[in-house]
Amino acid sequence: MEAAAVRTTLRSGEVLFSQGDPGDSFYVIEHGEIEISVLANDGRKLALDILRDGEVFGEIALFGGERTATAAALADCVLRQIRRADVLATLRRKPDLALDFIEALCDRLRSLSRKLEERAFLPVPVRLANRLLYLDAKLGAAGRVTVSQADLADFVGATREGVAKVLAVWRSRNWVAVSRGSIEILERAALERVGDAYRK
Amino acid sequence: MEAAAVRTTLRSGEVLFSQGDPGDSFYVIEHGEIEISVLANDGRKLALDILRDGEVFGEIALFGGERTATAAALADCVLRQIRRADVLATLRRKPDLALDFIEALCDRLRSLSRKLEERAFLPVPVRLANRLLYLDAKLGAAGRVTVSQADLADFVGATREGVAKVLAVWRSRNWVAVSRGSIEILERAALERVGDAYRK
DNA sequence: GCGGCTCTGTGAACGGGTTCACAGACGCAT
DNA sequence: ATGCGTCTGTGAACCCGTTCACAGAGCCGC
Repeated sequence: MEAAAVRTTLRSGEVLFSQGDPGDSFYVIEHGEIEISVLANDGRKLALDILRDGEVFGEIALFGGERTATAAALADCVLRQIRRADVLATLRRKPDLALDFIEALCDRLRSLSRKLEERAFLPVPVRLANRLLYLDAKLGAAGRVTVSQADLADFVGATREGVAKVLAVWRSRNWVAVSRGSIEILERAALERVGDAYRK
Repeated sequence: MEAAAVRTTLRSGEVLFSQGDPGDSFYVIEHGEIEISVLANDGRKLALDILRDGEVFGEIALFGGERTATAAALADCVLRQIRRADVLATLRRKPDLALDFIEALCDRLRSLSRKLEERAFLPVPVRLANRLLYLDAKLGAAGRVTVSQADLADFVGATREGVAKVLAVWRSRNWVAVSRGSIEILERAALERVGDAYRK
């Protein structure tokens, strides 16, 4: 689709761009895993999403602005980078593509809006339940979410200890099984109930 | 620009659309004042923005989705409503317009992202300082922000009492003057310092 | 000018969640 | 097997902000 794409690679742990950078291109993940997050200046982190093969990111800064988030590789990655000028030219030529692009932006808006809402209104256990289910569906390893509690905490917007305590309760009810580096969902329905608790 | 716009009016207090509604059009404010907010099912409210003459809203739901927020009139309004089909047709015909549209969406994304970040990392006084300065600049009545403390609290994401207590401190330092229904900014620099406190 | 409204001010109690401080537990490298 | 680093578990202290409960204060209509 885009012949102008440049292939770039990234080692696990490397930061592709940081919040505040100028940024004039967006990326398609050919293979790998990228974490999108925002950082407080004291080092706290809020993870927004984890993206995998086939997903795109970095579009927000395309139209004259700074990067609003930080993108880092969770695993070795092969990316295709597409520069602003190429994107603009293509969108101008292909209105249908522009509409797709708009739709993608609207999806982003929706998910961000939902995150803000959850953050504003829902307590930690509810957010944790939602995020666990989301990660399970997305990283799809059938009921097993492979992520450390520390990373999970960043994703939920809480502390590692706080997450551990909620998981301790759930474990005691046999809703989840916890092991080093991963969490297994045993009672999906129970977590869904918790996640829905506040959503009427 | 858009001959397909339909003029509609709205009385102060009326709700134009609610979060979750299907929604297939967006709006331009010809005259009036609209508040965009998200609601928790227990009635709590987080106000996202207050829009005035010339501003547009409601674009997110244009591409097959529910409204992500609620729009209510803070004053009598005259709006122009533009339906999905007309928007799509126009964007398809005028690529440059599509690019403008994309840019507008990116701006929204930026401001939402900033809100999430503030909410996640910054304490109430900092958010209050930022919001006061924002409202002052936007509703531009030269140093006087005309809004009740209850509404301000919704906007900051805090309680009425919490806001009152912070204002009490600022008043004692002569940074602001508080009166029924409005707040006057006396020491803008001091508030800017508070607002920047955590932004490095 | 007198009820009745809404808006503001403030203190006390409470609580969700964090911070702090360790104590295991697991896994990899040598 | 021995260590060492990272991940997990948990209790205690603490704190920001909310909730609760009132007490003024400004404003409007009658």
